[in-house]
Amino acid sequence: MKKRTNQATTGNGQRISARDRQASLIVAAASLFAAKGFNGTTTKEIAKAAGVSEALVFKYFPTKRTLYAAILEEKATVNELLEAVKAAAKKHDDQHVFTMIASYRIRPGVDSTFLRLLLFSALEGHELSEMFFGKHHKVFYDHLAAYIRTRIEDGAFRPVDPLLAARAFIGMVVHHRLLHEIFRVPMHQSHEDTVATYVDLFLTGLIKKPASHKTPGRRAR
Amino acid sequence: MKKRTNQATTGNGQRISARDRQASLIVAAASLFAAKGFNGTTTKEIAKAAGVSEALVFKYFPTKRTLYAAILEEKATVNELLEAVKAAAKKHDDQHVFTMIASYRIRPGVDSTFLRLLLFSALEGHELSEMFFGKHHKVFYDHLAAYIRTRIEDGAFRPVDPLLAARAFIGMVVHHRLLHEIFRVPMHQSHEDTVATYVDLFLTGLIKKPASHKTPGRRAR
DNA sequence: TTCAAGTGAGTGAGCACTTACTTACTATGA
DNA sequence: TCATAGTAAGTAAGTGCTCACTCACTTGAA
Repeated sequence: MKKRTNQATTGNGQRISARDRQASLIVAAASLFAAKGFNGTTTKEIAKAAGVSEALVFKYFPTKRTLYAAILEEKATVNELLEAVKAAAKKHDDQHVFTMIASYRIRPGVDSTFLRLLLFSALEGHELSEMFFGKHHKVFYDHLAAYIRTRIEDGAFRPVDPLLAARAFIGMVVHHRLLHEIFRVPMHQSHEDTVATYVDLFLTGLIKKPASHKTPGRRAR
Repeated sequence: MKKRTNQATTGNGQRISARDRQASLIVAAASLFAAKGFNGTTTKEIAKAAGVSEALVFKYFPTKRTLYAAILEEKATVNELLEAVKAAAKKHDDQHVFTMIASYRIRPGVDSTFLRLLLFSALEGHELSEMFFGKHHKVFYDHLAAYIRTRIEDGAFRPVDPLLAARAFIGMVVHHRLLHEIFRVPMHQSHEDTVATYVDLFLTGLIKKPASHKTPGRRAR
């Protein structure tokens, strides 16, 4: 008496193209992997979140790892910011360059899954983790370091290791996101104030310069 | 004919006190949890690493989570640095205070498992994660912020949000450890040089102050 | 009629955890 | 000085369940 009913029973299990189905699986799986990590996520959950049977997941991705790899590959593309930074860098507008990078990096929630995936993949030691991180490293760290280098050559910045300086600045803002999004530390300042403070601190330092005209480069101690 | 041989067969499975066994289980499990996360580690592995049977693990810790919680609880004690920082803070030696914190935070490998446990527990959303992070937050961030506040009141530092400034500095050095230990980014500078650069950048800023006596507080536009 | 899209019902392996047992140490009374 | 009972430390061999993954099948559109 019982008849196989197939997807007719499940309202959302429409027949769609392989390409679209693959994309929807990636979307559903990405947020689960970001929330609970690779080991903490089951293929059953993924299938349920995507509104399909578990068997279909394996039709498109032969293993769970393949699906995970596809997500990392897809998420590892950041171009939006690059052009904007380049444009600002041409004008040698330090405040603007650093503020832009900090804003992009601090703004919470925008792609919270991204940060979590990045950390999870590195911690869990996934093989594609290096590629995943490497692409972002290139965009953010290397370009900022290049900018700092030219400004040092201009004589506008002090002669420091450009890559280390870039890491220091990105460290401030990445760490801020980490505190907020991963460790759930409540933040009392507005997003704009935080960015402004970090940029200001990084560019001009913490030590108060004497208001008078003597020994402008003095250090504490 | 076959006789139950018990731990006499396994050379390392000596009979030791409950207290010591509990401690050795915590040590063995901590490095496994740090390496592969809670979900990635099996109780069988833990037992093997500790040189005991799987059943014994459950004699001391009723569940896998209990064992994990015991590890977080035990690792959440950091006092060594606190007194040293307080002493240096009394002398108002800025370089020294910041260098000490940076050295402690950057030095790689010393307690690499700790950083990984901290991240894993936060990412995987373990309930004790907040307590775990909270204790360190108090030691590092709050004390550094308090120091910065007094130095601002002294007139030595510029008037910035002390907690935000503390986060900015710790962000630099934590991020550096993250890059090195989690993302395996090769570092070309020595540990001392890196610390010195970060402290210098944070205290005096990136922008070159004019060597002459005019407009000492100038900023790049 | 063909074929890709889709599924229910498995399957063996591995998981956290339990049970029923053995062994070694130690305190005590004769 | 011992036999021995009590007990804590320890284990082999499960148990039921969930996991990633498979198989045999159905459905709907061109």
